[in-house]
Amino acid sequence: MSARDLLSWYDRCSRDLPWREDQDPYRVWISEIMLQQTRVETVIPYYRRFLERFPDVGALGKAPLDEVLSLWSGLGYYRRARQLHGAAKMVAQNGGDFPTTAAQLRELPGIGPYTAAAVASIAFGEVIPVIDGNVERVLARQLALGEDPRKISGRRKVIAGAAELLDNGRPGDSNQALMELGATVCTPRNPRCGECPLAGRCQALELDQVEMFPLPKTRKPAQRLRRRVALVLDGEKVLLFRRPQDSELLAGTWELPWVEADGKSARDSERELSLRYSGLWNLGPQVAEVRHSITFRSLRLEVHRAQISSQLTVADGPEAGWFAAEEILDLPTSSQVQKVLGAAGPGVAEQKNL
DNA sequence: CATACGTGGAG
DNA sequence: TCTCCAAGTAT
Repeated sequence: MSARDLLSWYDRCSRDLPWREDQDPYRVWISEIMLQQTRVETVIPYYRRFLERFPDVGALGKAPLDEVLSLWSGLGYYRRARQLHGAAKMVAQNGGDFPTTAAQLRELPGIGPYTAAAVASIAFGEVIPVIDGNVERVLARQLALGEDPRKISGRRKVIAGAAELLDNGRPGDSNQALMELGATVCTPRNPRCGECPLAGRCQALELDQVEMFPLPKTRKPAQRLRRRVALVLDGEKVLLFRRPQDSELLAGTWELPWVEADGKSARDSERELSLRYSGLWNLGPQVAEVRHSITFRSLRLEVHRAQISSQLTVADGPEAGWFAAEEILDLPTSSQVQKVLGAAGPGVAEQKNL
Protein backbone atom coordinates (compact mmCIF):
# COMPACT_ATOMS: atom_id res chain seq x y z
CA MET A 1 0.00 0.00 0.00
CA SER A 2 1.74 3.14 -1.16
CA ALA A 3 1.79 6.04 -3.51
CA ARG A 4 2.91 3.60 -6.20
CA ASP A 5 -0.23 1.52 -5.72
CA LEU A 6 -2.33 4.60 -6.30
CA LEU A 7 -0.64 5.36 -9.60
CA SER A 8 -0.90 1.78 -10.83
CA TRP A 9 -4.56 1.75 -9.84
CA TYR A 10 -4.99 4.91 -11.90
CA ASP A 11 -3.25 3.36 -14.89
CA ARG A 12 -5.66 0.44 -14.73
CA CYS A 13 -8.91 2.14 -13.74
CA SER A 14 -8.95 5.76 -14.87
CA ARG A 15 -11.92 6.86 -16.93
CA ASP A 16 -11.50 7.88 -20.54
CA LEU A 17 -12.34 11.57 -20.45
CA PRO A 18 -12.14 13.98 -23.38
CA TRP A 19 -9.60 16.24 -21.65
CA ARG A 20 -7.27 13.32 -21.03
CA GLU A 21 -6.52 12.82 -24.71
CA ASP A 22 -3.45 15.02 -24.45
CA GLN A 23 -1.78 17.45 -22.04
CA ASP A 24 -2.28 20.60 -24.03
CA PRO A 25 -2.35 23.45 -21.48
CA TYR A 26 -5.31 25.16 -23.16
CA ARG A 27 -7.45 22.02 -23.06
CA VAL A 28 -6.39 21.15 -19.54
CA TRP A 29 -7.16 24.70 -18.45
CA ILE A 30 -10.65 24.74 -19.98
CA SER A 31 -11.48 21.40 -18.39
CA GLU A 32 -10.27 22.51 -14.97
CA ILE A 33 -12.34 25.68 -15.03
CA MET A 34 -15.45 23.82 -16.15
CA LEU A 35 -14.92 21.15 -13.53
CA GLN A 36 -14.90 23.64 -10.67
CA GLN A 37 -17.80 22.57 -8.46
CA THR A 38 -19.30 20.80 -11.44
CA ARG A 39 -19.70 17.09 -12.15
CA VAL A 40 -17.77 15.31 -14.85
CA GLU A 41 -20.90 14.07 -16.62
CA THR A 42 -22.28 17.60 -16.77
CA VAL A 43 -19.05 19.02 -18.12
CA ILE A 44 -18.38 16.57 -20.95
CA PRO A 45 -20.88 17.90 -23.53
CA TYR A 46 -20.03 21.52 -22.66
CA TYR A 47 -16.34 20.79 -23.00
CA ARG A 48 -16.81 19.21 -26.42
CA ARG A 49 -18.90 22.09 -27.78
CA PHE A 50 -16.56 24.66 -26.32
CA LEU A 51 -13.43 23.11 -27.79
CA GLU A 52 -15.09 22.74 -31.15
CA ARG A 53 -15.99 26.41 -31.25
CA PHE A 54 -12.81 27.69 -29.56
CA PRO A 55 -10.07 25.21 -30.47
CA ASP A 56 -7.26 27.34 -29.09
CA VAL A 57 -6.63 30.28 -26.81
CA GLY A 58 -6.45 32.69 -29.75
CA ALA A 59 -9.92 31.77 -30.92
CA LEU A 60 -11.28 32.19 -27.41
CA GLY A 61 -9.57 35.53 -26.90
CA LYS A 62 -10.96 36.94 -30.14
CA ALA A 63 -14.53 35.79 -29.54
CA PRO A 64 -17.19 38.17 -28.23
CA LEU A 65 -18.02 37.63 -24.57
CA ASP A 66 -21.64 36.99 -25.50
CA GLU A 67 -20.71 33.97 -27.52
CA VAL A 68 -18.62 32.57 -24.70
CA LEU A 69 -21.48 33.10 -22.24
CA SER A 70 -23.87 31.53 -24.69
CA LEU A 71 -21.82 28.34 -24.85
CA TRP A 72 -21.68 28.44 -21.07
CA SER A 73 -25.46 28.72 -20.72
CA GLY A 74 -26.74 26.18 -18.23
CA LEU A 75 -23.34 25.33 -16.79
CA GLY A 76 -23.64 27.76 -13.88
CA TYR A 77 -21.16 30.01 -12.09
CA TYR A 78 -21.09 32.36 -15.04
CA ARG A 79 -18.26 34.39 -13.58
CA ARG A 80 -16.05 31.52 -14.68
CA ALA A 81 -16.89 32.22 -18.31
CA ARG A 82 -16.03 35.92 -18.09
CA GLN A 83 -12.80 35.24 -16.27
CA LEU A 84 -11.91 32.51 -18.75
CA HIS A 85 -12.46 34.97 -21.55
CA GLY A 86 -10.44 37.65 -19.77
CA ALA A 87 -7.58 35.26 -19.13
CA ALA A 88 -7.64 34.08 -22.76
CA LYS A 89 -7.20 37.65 -23.92
CA MET A 90 -4.23 38.06 -21.61
CA VAL A 91 -2.60 34.86 -22.81
CA ALA A 92 -3.29 35.64 -26.47
CA GLN A 93 -1.73 39.04 -25.91
CA ASN A 94 1.35 37.20 -24.75
CA GLY A 95 1.62 35.41 -28.09
CA GLY A 96 -0.58 32.52 -27.01
CA ASP A 97 1.97 31.11 -24.59
CA PHE A 98 0.61 30.06 -21.22
CA PRO A 99 2.40 30.75 -17.98
CA THR A 100 4.21 27.51 -17.14
CA THR A 101 4.37 27.53 -13.36
CA ALA A 102 1.65 27.38 -10.75
CA ALA A 103 2.80 30.71 -9.31
CA GLN A 104 2.45 32.42 -12.70
CA LEU A 105 -0.81 30.70 -13.59
CA ARG A 106 -2.21 31.95 -10.30
CA GLU A 107 -2.07 35.50 -11.70
CA LEU A 108 -4.73 34.79 -14.30
CA PRO A 109 -8.33 35.58 -13.42
CA GLY A 110 -10.34 32.56 -12.37
CA ILE A 111 -7.25 30.53 -11.50
CA GLY A 112 -6.88 29.91 -7.80
CA PRO A 113 -4.64 27.57 -5.81
CA TYR A 114 -6.32 24.40 -7.02
CA THR A 115 -6.47 25.20 -10.74
CA ALA A 116 -2.94 26.60 -10.79
CA ALA A 117 -1.58 23.40 -9.28
CA ALA A 118 -3.71 21.20 -11.53
CA VAL A 119 -2.66 22.88 -14.79
CA ALA A 120 0.98 23.19 -13.72
CA SER A 121 1.26 19.54 -12.78
CA ILE A 122 -0.79 18.05 -15.61
CA ALA A 123 0.33 20.24 -18.51
CA PHE A 124 3.83 21.23 -17.38
CA GLY A 125 4.92 18.46 -15.04
CA GLU A 126 5.44 20.70 -12.03
CA VAL A 127 5.77 18.71 -8.83
CA ILE A 128 3.03 20.28 -6.76
CA PRO A 129 0.07 18.62 -5.00
CA VAL A 130 -3.49 19.61 -5.83
CA ILE A 131 -6.07 20.02 -3.08
CA ASP A 132 -9.68 19.75 -4.17
CA GLY A 133 -12.78 18.36 -2.51
CA ASN A 134 -11.84 14.82 -3.48
CA VAL A 135 -8.36 15.08 -2.06
CA GLU A 136 -9.72 16.60 1.14
CA ARG A 137 -12.15 13.74 1.56
CA VAL A 138 -9.64 11.00 0.79
CA LEU A 139 -7.06 12.45 3.16
CA ALA A 140 -9.60 13.24 5.87
CA ARG A 141 -10.44 9.53 5.83
CA GLN A 142 -6.85 8.34 5.58
CA LEU A 143 -5.98 10.43 8.62
CA ALA A 144 -9.34 10.13 10.38
CA LEU A 145 -9.05 13.89 10.51
CA GLY A 146 -11.02 15.25 13.42
CA GLU A 147 -11.17 18.80 12.13
CA ASP A 148 -12.35 20.79 9.15
CA PRO A 149 -9.95 20.07 6.25
CA ARG A 150 -10.54 23.61 4.95
CA LYS A 151 -9.33 25.40 8.04
CA ILE A 152 -5.67 26.20 8.44
CA SER A 153 -4.69 23.39 10.77
CA GLY A 154 -6.61 20.71 8.92
CA ARG A 155 -5.49 21.98 5.57
CA ARG A 156 -1.85 21.70 6.61
CA LYS A 157 -2.37 18.02 7.34
CA VAL A 158 -4.20 17.46 4.07
CA ILE A 159 -1.41 19.14 2.10
CA ALA A 160 1.20 17.05 3.89
CA GLY A 161 -0.72 13.88 3.12
CA ALA A 162 -1.20 14.83 -0.52
CA ALA A 163 2.47 15.72 -0.87
CA GLU A 164 3.43 12.35 0.54
CA LEU A 165 1.33 10.55 -2.06
CA LEU A 166 2.71 12.64 -4.91
CA ASP A 167 4.88 10.81 -7.43
CA ASN A 168 7.69 13.13 -8.47
CA GLY A 169 8.07 11.37 -11.80
CA ARG A 170 4.44 11.77 -12.86
CA PRO A 171 2.95 14.57 -10.80
CA GLY A 172 0.04 15.21 -13.17
CA ASP A 173 -1.14 11.60 -13.28
CA SER A 174 -0.44 11.25 -9.60
CA ASN A 175 -2.65 14.22 -8.76
CA GLN A 176 -5.38 13.04 -11.06
CA ALA A 177 -5.15 9.59 -9.50
CA LEU A 178 -5.95 10.96 -6.05
CA MET A 179 -8.88 12.99 -7.40
CA GLU A 180 -10.10 10.06 -9.47
CA LEU A 181 -9.99 7.87 -6.40
CA GLY A 182 -12.17 10.35 -4.54
CA ALA A 183 -14.59 10.63 -7.46
CA THR A 184 -15.04 6.93 -8.16
CA VAL A 185 -14.06 4.94 -5.05
CA CYS A 186 -13.71 7.12 -1.97
CA THR A 187 -17.08 8.74 -2.61
CA PRO A 188 -18.99 10.88 -0.10
CA ARG A 189 -21.60 8.16 0.39
CA ASN A 190 -21.27 4.40 -0.11
CA PRO A 191 -17.50 4.36 -0.63
CA ARG A 192 -16.14 1.19 -2.22
CA CYS A 193 -13.37 0.53 0.24
CA GLY A 194 -12.93 -3.00 -1.10
CA GLU A 195 -11.56 -1.54 -4.31
CA CYS A 196 -9.39 1.12 -2.74
CA PRO A 197 -5.65 0.86 -3.37
CA LEU A 198 -5.05 2.87 -0.20
CA ALA A 199 -7.36 0.91 2.09
CA GLY A 200 -4.41 -0.49 4.02
CA ARG A 201 -3.40 2.96 5.22
CA CYS A 202 -6.88 4.32 5.90
CA GLN A 203 -7.44 5.13 9.57
CA ALA A 204 -11.15 5.81 9.12
CA LEU A 205 -11.59 2.33 7.62
CA GLU A 206 -9.66 0.83 10.47
CA LEU A 207 -12.11 2.49 12.85
CA ASP A 208 -14.99 1.35 10.62
CA GLN A 209 -16.09 5.00 10.44
CA VAL A 210 -15.32 5.91 6.85
CA GLU A 211 -18.52 7.84 6.27
CA MET A 212 -17.97 9.86 9.44
CA PHE A 213 -15.19 11.70 7.59
CA PRO A 214 -14.75 14.39 6.57
CA LEU A 215 -16.61 16.27 9.29
CA PRO A 216 -19.88 17.69 7.94
CA LYS A 217 -19.86 21.32 6.85
CA THR A 218 -22.25 23.72 8.45
CA ARG A 219 -24.83 24.68 5.94
CA LYS A 220 -27.06 27.67 5.58
CA PRO A 221 -30.76 26.77 5.29
CA ALA A 222 -32.35 27.60 1.95
CA GLN A 223 -34.63 30.59 1.63
CA ARG A 224 -37.98 29.91 0.05
CA LEU A 225 -39.09 32.48 -2.45
CA ARG A 226 -42.12 32.91 -4.64
CA ARG A 227 -41.78 34.97 -7.78
CA ARG A 228 -44.10 36.09 -10.53
CA VAL A 229 -42.61 35.74 -13.97
CA ALA A 230 -44.17 37.62 -16.89
CA LEU A 231 -44.40 35.91 -20.26
CA VAL A 232 -44.93 38.66 -22.82
CA LEU A 233 -45.47 37.38 -26.34
CA ASP A 234 -45.52 39.13 -29.66
CA GLY A 235 -46.45 36.33 -32.02
CA GLU A 236 -43.67 33.79 -31.63
CA LYS A 237 -41.35 36.20 -29.90
CA VAL A 238 -40.77 36.54 -26.18
CA LEU A 239 -39.73 39.68 -24.34
CA LEU A 240 -36.46 39.18 -22.48
CA PHE A 241 -34.29 41.52 -20.47
CA ARG A 242 -30.59 41.35 -19.98
CA ARG A 243 -29.08 41.28 -16.53
CA PRO A 244 -26.35 43.87 -16.07
CA GLN A 245 -22.83 42.65 -16.78
CA ASP A 246 -21.84 43.61 -13.27
CA SER A 247 -24.76 42.05 -11.44
CA GLU A 248 -23.70 39.52 -8.85
CA LEU A 249 -26.17 36.91 -9.97
CA LEU A 250 -26.36 35.51 -13.50
CA ALA A 251 -24.51 38.52 -14.88
CA GLY A 252 -25.00 39.19 -18.57
CA THR A 253 -27.62 36.52 -19.10
CA TRP A 254 -31.07 37.12 -20.55
CA GLU A 255 -34.10 36.46 -18.38
CA LEU A 256 -37.84 36.90 -18.31
CA PRO A 257 -39.16 39.87 -16.36
CA TRP A 258 -40.05 38.93 -12.80
CA VAL A 259 -40.84 40.32 -9.35
CA GLU A 260 -41.01 38.90 -5.87
CA ALA A 261 -44.56 37.68 -5.26
CA ASP A 262 -44.40 36.93 -1.58
CA GLY A 263 -47.19 38.76 0.23
CA LYS A 264 -48.01 40.90 -2.76
CA SER A 265 -51.07 41.22 -4.92
CA ALA A 266 -51.02 40.91 -8.69
CA ARG A 267 -51.65 44.66 -8.76
CA ASP A 268 -48.51 45.26 -6.68
CA SER A 269 -46.59 43.11 -9.10
CA GLU A 270 -47.77 45.13 -12.09
CA ARG A 271 -46.58 48.29 -10.39
CA GLU A 272 -43.20 46.79 -9.58
CA LEU A 273 -42.76 45.51 -13.10
CA SER A 274 -43.34 48.96 -14.53
CA LEU A 275 -40.95 50.42 -12.02
CA ARG A 276 -38.21 47.98 -12.77
CA TYR A 277 -38.62 47.56 -16.52
CA SER A 278 -40.59 50.72 -17.47
CA GLY A 279 -43.85 50.65 -19.45
CA LEU A 280 -47.32 49.73 -18.25
CA TRP A 281 -47.90 46.11 -17.32
CA ASN A 282 -50.97 43.96 -17.26
CA LEU A 283 -50.62 40.54 -15.66
CA GLY A 284 -52.81 37.84 -17.15
CA PRO A 285 -53.61 34.30 -16.03
CA GLN A 286 -50.98 31.99 -14.65
CA VAL A 287 -49.89 29.48 -17.28
CA ALA A 288 -47.29 27.43 -15.47
CA GLU A 289 -45.45 26.89 -12.23
CA VAL A 290 -41.76 26.10 -12.26
CA ARG A 291 -39.51 25.09 -9.40
CA HIS A 292 -35.91 26.00 -9.41
CA SER A 293 -33.17 26.32 -6.85
CA ILE A 294 -30.31 28.73 -6.92
CA THR A 295 -27.64 28.99 -4.24
CA PHE A 296 -29.52 28.66 -0.98
CA ARG A 297 -32.77 29.83 -2.44
CA SER A 298 -35.51 27.56 -3.61
CA LEU A 299 -37.75 29.37 -6.03
CA ARG A 300 -41.35 28.79 -6.93
CA LEU A 301 -41.88 30.63 -10.19
CA GLU A 302 -45.45 31.46 -11.12
CA VAL A 303 -45.46 32.17 -14.82
CA HIS A 304 -48.16 34.57 -16.02
CA ARG A 305 -49.13 35.66 -19.48
CA ALA A 306 -48.70 39.40 -19.53
CA GLN A 307 -49.12 42.42 -21.73
CA ILE A 308 -47.11 45.57 -21.82
CA SER A 309 -48.09 48.95 -23.21
CA SER A 310 -47.04 49.39 -26.80
CA GLN A 311 -45.41 52.72 -26.02
CA LEU A 312 -42.81 50.87 -23.96
CA THR A 313 -39.56 52.71 -24.28
CA VAL A 314 -37.06 50.09 -23.28
CA ALA A 315 -34.31 52.67 -23.36
CA ASP A 316 -35.48 53.74 -19.92
CA GLY A 317 -34.99 50.33 -18.35
CA PRO A 318 -32.58 47.43 -18.72
CA GLU A 319 -31.62 46.27 -22.21
CA ALA A 320 -34.59 44.47 -23.72
CA GLY A 321 -35.27 42.35 -26.78
CA TRP A 322 -37.81 40.14 -28.51
CA PHE A 323 -36.63 36.67 -29.39
CA ALA A 324 -37.98 33.57 -31.09
CA ALA A 325 -37.26 30.18 -29.58
CA GLU A 326 -34.41 29.40 -31.99
CA GLU A 327 -32.76 32.71 -31.28
CA ILE A 328 -32.85 32.10 -27.55
CA LEU A 329 -30.69 29.02 -28.02
CA ASP A 330 -27.85 31.29 -29.11
CA LEU A 331 -28.31 33.75 -26.26
CA PRO A 332 -26.57 33.74 -22.91
CA THR A 333 -29.29 32.41 -20.61
CA SER A 334 -29.48 30.61 -17.31
CA SER A 335 -30.97 27.21 -16.77
CA GLN A 336 -33.80 28.98 -14.97
CA VAL A 337 -34.95 30.68 -18.18
CA GLN A 338 -34.65 27.48 -20.13
CA LYS A 339 -36.89 25.76 -17.60
CA VAL A 340 -39.57 28.44 -17.68
CA LEU A 341 -39.65 28.62 -21.46
CA GLY A 342 -39.72 24.86 -21.64
CA ALA A 343 -42.79 24.80 -19.43
CA ALA A 344 -44.61 27.83 -20.80
CA GLY A 345 -42.81 29.02 -23.91
CA PRO A 346 -44.50 30.14 -27.14
CA GLY A 347 -46.81 27.48 -28.49
CA VAL A 348 -46.75 25.56 -25.26
CA ALA A 349 -48.65 28.01 -23.11
CA GLU A 350 -51.98 27.21 -24.73
CA GLN A 351 -51.64 23.51 -24.03
CA LYS A 352 -50.80 23.96 -20.37
CA ASN A 353 -53.66 23.38 -17.99
CA LEU A 354 -53.66 25.78 -15.10
C1' DC B 1 -12.59 33.80 7.73
C1' DA B 2 -17.36 33.64 6.09
C1' DT B 3 -20.17 34.16 2.28
C1' DA B 4 -21.85 34.25 -2.48
C1' DC B 5 -21.88 32.23 -6.77
C1' DG B 6 -25.60 27.71 -10.53
C1' DT B 7 -26.90 23.46 -11.48
C1' DG B 8 -28.47 18.68 -11.49
C1' DG B 9 -27.96 14.03 -9.59
C1' DA B 10 -28.21 10.90 -5.69
C1' DG B 11 -30.21 9.01 -1.57
C1' DT C 1 -39.96 16.92 -1.53
C1' DC C 2 -35.72 17.73 0.68
C1' DT C 3 -30.85 17.73 1.78
C1' DC C 4 -26.30 17.21 0.40
C1' DC C 5 -22.82 18.53 -2.47
C1' DA C 6 -19.17 18.29 -7.03
C1' DA C 7 -11.98 18.66 -10.19
C1' DG C 8 -13.11 26.36 -6.35
C1' DT C 9 -12.55 31.44 -6.71
C1' DA C 10 -13.12 36.09 -5.27
C1' DT C 11 -14.15 39.25 -1.87
